[in-house]
Amino acid sequence: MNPGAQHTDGTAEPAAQHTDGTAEPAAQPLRSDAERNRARIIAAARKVFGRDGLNASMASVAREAGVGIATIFRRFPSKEELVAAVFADRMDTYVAAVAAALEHPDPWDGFAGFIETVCAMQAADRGFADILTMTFPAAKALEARRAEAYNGFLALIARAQDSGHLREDFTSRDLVLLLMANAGVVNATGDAAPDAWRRLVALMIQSFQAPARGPLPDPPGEAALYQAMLRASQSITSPEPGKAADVVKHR
Amino acid sequence: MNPGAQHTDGTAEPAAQHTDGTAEPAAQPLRSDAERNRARIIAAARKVFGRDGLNASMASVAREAGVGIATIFRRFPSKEELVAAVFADRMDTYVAAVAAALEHPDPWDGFAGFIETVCAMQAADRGFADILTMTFPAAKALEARRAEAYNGFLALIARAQDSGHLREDFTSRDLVLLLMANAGVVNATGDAAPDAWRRLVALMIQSFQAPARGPLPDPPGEAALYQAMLRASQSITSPEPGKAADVVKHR
DNA sequence: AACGAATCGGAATTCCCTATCCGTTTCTCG
DNA sequence: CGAGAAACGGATAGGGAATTCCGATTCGTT
Repeated sequence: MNPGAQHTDGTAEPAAQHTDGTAEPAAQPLRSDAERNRARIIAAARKVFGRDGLNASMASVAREAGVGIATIFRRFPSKEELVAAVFADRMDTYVAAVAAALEHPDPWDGFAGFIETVCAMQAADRGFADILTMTFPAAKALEARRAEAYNGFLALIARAQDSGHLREDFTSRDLVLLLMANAGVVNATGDAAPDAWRRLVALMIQSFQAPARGPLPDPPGEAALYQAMLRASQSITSPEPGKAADVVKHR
Repeated sequence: MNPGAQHTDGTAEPAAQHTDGTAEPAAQPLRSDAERNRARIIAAARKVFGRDGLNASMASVAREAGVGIATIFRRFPSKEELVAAVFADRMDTYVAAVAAALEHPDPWDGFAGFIETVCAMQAADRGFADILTMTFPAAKALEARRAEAYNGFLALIARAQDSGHLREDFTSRDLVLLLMANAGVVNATGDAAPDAWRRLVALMIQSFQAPARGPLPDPPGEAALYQAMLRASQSITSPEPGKAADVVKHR
């Protein structure tokens, strides 16, 4: 029978190439055809997840890539691993966006521009919208990047608040809230109203502007939000028993 | 075999009892046990959908009601019909909320209070949150009520704008946007951060306040939003092929 | 060219969901 | 009480999704 040497690599195949030092084992190089298929799969998944969200089936990714389903699972042990591999570079872009925003000469414009950029990324890529509102225990690589972006965002907030343009009671958790809200709009409107999110985001940014027009209820705690995102991720892999399914009910 | 006299009634069984004049055929009264089960099913569905959202399975509703799955389908031809029957009264509450808001002595407080009330309803009932952001071609009863509420809301907007407290560029479509956004937050946070939505809503209301802090992108068209809501509803009944599934991915 | 390991990919397998079937049980009316 | 219609509910279609199996291919090295 089979020497059982399947499902070995996972995400990192070629030499690790993250901007940071998070290098991975970098197993032996793949056979040429395998490497080619791996690239095709990632490209197909990027397209399919971007269009349909993370609930797109592995079968549809395989179809798009022109490979068999088993080929995907041979390279990526689970859907979650594939998702992690696919969105690694989007997370890089995300991190880069924070850095760029910090460079912006105007603290407020940098802040507001960043928020618009991220929400635009959500609108352009449903999969990314899902990613930002959930957390898988597995994809540590994505989490690391998310944390990196989060820290940068904290600096962005501080700078904007110091300049007096961002309301004092704004907290980083408000970004999470906005991302969840925007994901809701993006998922609900979809192609029917591709720009609807812009209005929501514009409204939110105006309300972030100082001076505050009034007090706000307390923001949710970091821990609670993390838990919420973790919970959400459960539905990517399994169609939850009896309960509601899917991650975000796209279309 | 069976005289094939199954699946007959649907939603309206006992005499129609809507506050308006929307009476329905009102078929012959059900047998006592059937009537009892019908009530149990509605109650169970209200509980289950409220807790898990519309993606909750019919099986879980049957379990909660203590009846067989077939019993549910005998009374309600499809899941959609059950949903319509269950949320009929929530829609009544919704309509009543608009009316109450119009009664409020202060135009702005009435407006803001209504928005908070509706969002609170979404937070308290995941099923209702789903309902407000989708539309089934079938459930005409729900649609009629929604339209009724919508008209009332238009008056509420006009009144608030006339009073000078609501920004001039606010449109009824902004409510839809907010409902979608709030649904996103409610679904994403769930029990982990049950009050997170309050902060989002407070921020949004502040940005609705006049004077506008700046111009906004155009709102999506009515038609586009309707299409989006229609599309969303598809996923309640069928686990969409290849695409994303579920309506809102609760869990 | 030749051979073995690495890859393929289509066919299961397992699970969940909506909806239907059909033999059995329960009402209700005479 | 005794049909017989109405209602029950467990079992079963029919379909989708993730993941695994395994016989058939292909690559790379000798």
